[in-house]
Amino acid sequence: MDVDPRFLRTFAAVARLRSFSAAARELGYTQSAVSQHIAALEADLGTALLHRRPVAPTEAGTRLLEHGGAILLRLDAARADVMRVATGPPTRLAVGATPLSARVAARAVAAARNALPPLEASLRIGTREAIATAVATGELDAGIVDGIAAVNDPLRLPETGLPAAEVAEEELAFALPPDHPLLGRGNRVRGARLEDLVDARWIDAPAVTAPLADLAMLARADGFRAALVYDGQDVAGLLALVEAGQGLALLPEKVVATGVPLASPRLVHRTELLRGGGAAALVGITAP
Amino acid sequence: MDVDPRFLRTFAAVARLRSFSAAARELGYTQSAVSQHIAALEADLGTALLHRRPVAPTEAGTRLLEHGGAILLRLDAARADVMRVATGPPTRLAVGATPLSARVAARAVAAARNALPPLEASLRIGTREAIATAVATGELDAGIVDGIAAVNDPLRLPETGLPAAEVAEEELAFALPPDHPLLGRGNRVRGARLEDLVDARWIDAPAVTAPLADLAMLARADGFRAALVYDGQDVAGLLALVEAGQGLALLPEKVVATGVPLASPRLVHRTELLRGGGAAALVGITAP
DNA sequence: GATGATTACGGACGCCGTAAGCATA
DNA sequence: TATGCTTACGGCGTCCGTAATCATC
Repeated sequence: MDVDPRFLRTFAAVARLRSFSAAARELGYTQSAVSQHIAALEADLGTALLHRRPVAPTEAGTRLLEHGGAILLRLDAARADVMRVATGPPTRLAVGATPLSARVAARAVAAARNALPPLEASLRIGTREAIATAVATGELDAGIVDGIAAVNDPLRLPETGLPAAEVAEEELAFALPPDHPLLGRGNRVRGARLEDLVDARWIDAPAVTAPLADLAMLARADGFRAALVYDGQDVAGLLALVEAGQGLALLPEKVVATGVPLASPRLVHRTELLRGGGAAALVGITAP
Repeated sequence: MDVDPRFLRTFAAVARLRSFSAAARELGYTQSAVSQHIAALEADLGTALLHRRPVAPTEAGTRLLEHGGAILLRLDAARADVMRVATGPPTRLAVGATPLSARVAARAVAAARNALPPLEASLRIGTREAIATAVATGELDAGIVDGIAAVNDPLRLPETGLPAAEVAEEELAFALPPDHPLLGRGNRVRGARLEDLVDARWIDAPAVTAPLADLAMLARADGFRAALVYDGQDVAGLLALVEAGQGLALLPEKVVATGVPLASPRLVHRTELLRGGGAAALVGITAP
């Protein structure tokens, strides 16, 4: 009567790989088993979930995928959460961080090692979503993530039931090439409004900072389009692109060399700590 | 290998009813089956989830319950969501609303019936959580809920993946008894700050407006304590209590007869529409 | 001793793999 | 024709109920 999570996993894999046989290989099933999983799901729900040849989700399938992802993530988070209270404090400290939070994270890891010497520590850099997911599933013990949000608003992260604590909120600024008109004398101090720059040449750097689509959400304005997508994970590369006149980006004021502050709306660069559990994760990781 | 959702349901029922046998009766299982469900879960996770005699969740069990509730809700939401796109527009229009949104909802239902005459319509009043849950599971087609939030912030609702649209944001005011000191001449216009009233005699009316605990969260202040809890669902009763000098409450300015506006922080009374799907739910339900 | 959770055991159903069938590029 | 999804079928594991056992009030 209830949808089996294993079927959901199979369905997700098939939809992602767009192939029954590839999903079977990945999951260690036979092609036949995968076919039966999908058939069972479709029979249970009374609707086709996938088009075949080529394999693609139907409208109903798309809906199920959205829910399914959240469900599977939360299922893993539940297991990890329960295991943590069961197994007691770990001997390892695996921390994740987004590029702009790497500094804070590194300092926190160092502090933790000083406090509890015999720790096998590691630091991993990744996107907000990847870090949050890994902390939820217990792959990491703690994570420090950042993004853009309204003042005092929490970051929008995948729902995992994890407690998130504010570490810092910092002013934002537009990183601009040195010859940008906005940098002309008068405007220097006053700052620019986000609405005025909707049609500017944006650099979308989803792995470094908030994806452009998120900005559009926060600004309640459509039309943000990326002139260039930067796939790197380092701020330096992004700033180099800006300096080379390839476009502009919205970043924490502290890392911006030449640019103007964000005047409105009141958005900030927010950093949050995701606590995975165990006492070790709590040590030494506080506001910078 | 994966936690079976049925086991999760059983576990939730046992924890709620604090009894294996009662849960068995409710779910249509035998006592034995329930025992085996719990045993399977505990074996899978490698930890005790329940204390027996008396039956109560362990620390690990408590964690599982939190996740489990979210998972089961989302599972039901997934089924309902898929079914909706499969079955096409319904002939029924079941709307839910919180007490303070009843007026808006009633008008919306009336408008919808005028637009699409042959509709079997219904309107149900309940708490935010109950309405949101019912919309997610397809029990209701749409819901109108309200609560207190920071400006432009969405309401905190159970995670269901439902789209929520803002219907209105209104000013808040403290409802006060006519002889309250704050109403003395001078203060009338200026309004009062939430921090100044932390120690006041609050009436907690969780079924009518936001629970006091939510207010504490939003104000980032502890210490709000209820002098009296009002369990009714109607605003009139709550206002009568205020007028009788039993305490104060924070309500939308429009329904407050005697009181002072909320000056700070910038909180508003927010109303949101939860769209359950089907075209019918979309008709006639817009901003008032 | 009664109520209520656990354990033992048998039957039934469901899931997976092998293998044959079938559709589409 | 080849690749890849579906269907048929048999074995095995899992889940549930009956019934006996054990523990606690």
